Amino acid sequence: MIGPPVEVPWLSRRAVDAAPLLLGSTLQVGRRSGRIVEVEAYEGADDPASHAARGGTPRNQVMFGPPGHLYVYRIYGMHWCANIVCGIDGQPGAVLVRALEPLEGVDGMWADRPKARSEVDLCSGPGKLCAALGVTGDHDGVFLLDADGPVRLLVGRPPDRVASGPRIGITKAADRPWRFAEAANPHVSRPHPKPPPAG
DNA sequence: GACAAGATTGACT
DNA sequence: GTCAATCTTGTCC
Repeated sequence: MIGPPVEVPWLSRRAVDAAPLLLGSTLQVGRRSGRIVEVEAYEGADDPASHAARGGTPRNQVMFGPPGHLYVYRIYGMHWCANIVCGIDGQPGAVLVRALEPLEGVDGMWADRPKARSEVDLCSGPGKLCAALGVTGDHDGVFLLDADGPVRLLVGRPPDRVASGPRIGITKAADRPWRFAEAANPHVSRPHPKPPPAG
């Protein structure tokens, strides 16, 4: 799917550079929304852990398209994972949204995640937040900056303090510190990565 | 056509 | 902490 000719300069950069800038923005689906507090960067041929490492396939084609689109895939045959496509056009890249701080539509989130133990647990994981917001494969490829779109990204100010650390759940290139989270925010999916140096 | 692996979660010990 | 659930995708023959 090719999106409308809207420029998204803050996403037109390497995934590892765009990822921390997405912290603090809001992901909105219908009446449900959450503030992005944890992300991971996935790049192209130079990132063995990325779906785009071995070139384009029917599944990952959105990663090779223009920035600002949503890449949704199914993991372990059960859960959905949502990514925000970034990178310079032609160079694949995406930022996995790993955790949200619920803002609006919390009742609806509980309806779709009745087994959550607490409000913090509603969106504290990539599969959890997709279930809570209602994101599915039907949303793969949608443009996030379309005011009338089914899934929207509302750009916000990134936090002052961002913690970084290794990505979760991968076996390749597991040493790269490409996971980013808002420091001290309790809505993250796992224990906080290393905070930045004081100062 | 067959097979192994996977950017996870939830239940159980 | 350990482990099963569940099935699509990509690779190889």
